[in-house]
Amino acid sequence: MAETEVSRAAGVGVATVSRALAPDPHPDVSAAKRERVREAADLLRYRPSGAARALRTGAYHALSIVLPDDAWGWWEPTVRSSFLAAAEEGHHVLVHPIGGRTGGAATAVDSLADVPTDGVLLFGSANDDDVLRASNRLRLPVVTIDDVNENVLFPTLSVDNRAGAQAACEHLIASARRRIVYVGTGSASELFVRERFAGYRDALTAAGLAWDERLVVQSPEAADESIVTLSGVSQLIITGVRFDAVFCEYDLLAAPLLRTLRLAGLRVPEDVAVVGFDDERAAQLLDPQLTTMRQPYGELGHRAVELLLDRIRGNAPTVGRQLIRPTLVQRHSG
Amino acid sequence: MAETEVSRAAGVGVATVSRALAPDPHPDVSAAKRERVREAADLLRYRPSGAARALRTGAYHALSIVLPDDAWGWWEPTVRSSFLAAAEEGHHVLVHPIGGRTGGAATAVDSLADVPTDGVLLFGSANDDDVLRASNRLRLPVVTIDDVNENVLFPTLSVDNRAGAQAACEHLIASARRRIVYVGTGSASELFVRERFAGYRDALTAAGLAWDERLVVQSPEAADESIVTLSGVSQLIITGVRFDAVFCEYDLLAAPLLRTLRLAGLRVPEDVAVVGFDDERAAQLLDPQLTTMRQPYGELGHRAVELLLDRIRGNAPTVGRQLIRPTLVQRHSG
DNA sequence: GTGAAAGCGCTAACAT
DNA sequence: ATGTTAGCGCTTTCAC
Repeated sequence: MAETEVSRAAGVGVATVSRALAPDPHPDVSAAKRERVREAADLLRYRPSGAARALRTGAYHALSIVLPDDAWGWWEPTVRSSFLAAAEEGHHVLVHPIGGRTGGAATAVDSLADVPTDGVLLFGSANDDDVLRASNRLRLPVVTIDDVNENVLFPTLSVDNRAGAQAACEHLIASARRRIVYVGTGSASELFVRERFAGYRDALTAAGLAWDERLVVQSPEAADESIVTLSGVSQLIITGVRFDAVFCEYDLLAAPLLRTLRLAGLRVPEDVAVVGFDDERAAQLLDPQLTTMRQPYGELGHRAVELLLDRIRGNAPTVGRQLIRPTLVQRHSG
Repeated sequence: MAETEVSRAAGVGVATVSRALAPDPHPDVSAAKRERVREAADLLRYRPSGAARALRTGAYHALSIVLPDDAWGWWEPTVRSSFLAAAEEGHHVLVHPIGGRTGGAATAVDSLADVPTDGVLLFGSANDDDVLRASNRLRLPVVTIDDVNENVLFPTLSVDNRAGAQAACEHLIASARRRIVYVGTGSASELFVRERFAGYRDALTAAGLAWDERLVVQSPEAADESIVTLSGVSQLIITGVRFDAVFCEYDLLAAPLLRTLRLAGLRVPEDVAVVGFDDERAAQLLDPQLTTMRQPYGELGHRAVELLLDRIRGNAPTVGRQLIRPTLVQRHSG
């Protein structure tokens, strides 16, 4: 059902149909005619051609989200809020998993050449030269959400991991904990890891607590989610190093950590308070339910879309990082 | 950079450019010319217009996925495998969260009127008259993934919940468990709930185990994920009803269940074996890691896309349900 | 306030 | 094997 047929049925010109049915309806159409057109369109079950529209106007009103392969881990809700934000602005959203392509994100962006899209929201890869090249080649603006890479080549949104970690530890300190263990994977190549560790130190320093190297437990093996316990923590307990709290680099570490503490007969939070970071869905399934820093998922998605639309509208690309603070969610572990 | 300019730069006609650069390149182009065209296109950073292409061919080569609103969906991996399957078939994927629209899925489908898409993959709502109407109105084929509604109006994919539940319980029986508790939410309006319960009974019957009504524990309050323990199970223990295994209607129930058992001093799996259903990501974060029936996420997504493409290509719409069997994943809870 | 007509960039039919 | 041309369905001047 093309516009022509609606115009014929309504007894008006095609231009009037177009004006009456435009996304933001044209003011120069009399209410009467608009009504006539709408009726005819309904009757004919007219469906405007997005293709013709896009061809004519040069804008797809569509955004692309490029996801790494493990993507809908913690940021699923961020993707969701992007959808909502985009919809509010009248844009569709296409989702493209990188999907094991050799070349990673850059290849994925490259393959957007024949995708009807106006811009790209990329998770991670904020420092990827090849993505920048692809972006320039296709004249496709890119915005990233990334807290892994230090140097960024695009407008980038990140969680304020340092402030978040500090807040988490300060919460522990406020409930009279003095010997706080830091549990991490030791993968210092990732920015968020360094930042969270820095936040931990910030909190201890600010509170004037003594620094004890032994309280820093790095468990590279915990990168495997299916791990059962954290040997580093068992070690600590066996060696008799005293501690009354643990800050987990991220929520998923809390699962093996809690098993380890339980095995050792330590009660949470009575003997040891535990705080995580992320507020993944899993956080409240753990036993006890995990107190944690919640990622600002919703805000991340919303602001990313706004940033991207800004760029699409031709505004200056402010390359650089914008930080958003996470918030404490208190549950039962500390 | 339109095709014309590439044709000019390469010194060939537009048709040749079109043929050389088509998604599935036309055979009738000499290798030499194709190379010339490609080079010119690269140089000019030519990007084909998806709009013009779609306008001309009448196909968007795009599918839409309509998602319910729950923040953390169990279907996440299914959506991912749909992306991959669609990409393999040269289709883009648009994602549309229902997003609190009044009217739910039907309104969401309705609003696809001006979305450049060829078909819809809908999670849930397989029995929704209004969706059917919208689908007809827009002449947009719909395929659903749904195991909540009994009557389906579209080609529908479902997990074989009954066979799955039976397999789960048979696994328990095979390890010499004889008194198996069924823990559910009692929301019998949902098909998968009835089916899983039926599968439980099937298994008991097949094994010739006595039926004990007291072993069926319905905990409506567990619909709230943040619940800590299951009072129905505590009750059972207090009352002195003996049992040596629990089948959970779905994985998330295992979190409060395991807390309840632990509180009562029961060891898992020594005293009580526990098996869940879904194999959500959370399953292996529980303590002990949960043995469960894994939803066939990948197959669900792949087959749904194939089904949809089939319909788009004009093949007969086989309204009705297709079942896919889940598989047992043995971990440490039973 | 409304209509007539041009043209967005591509592909397919036809001609060579 | 390649060039020429018409036209997909819309929006946007430009008339009136």
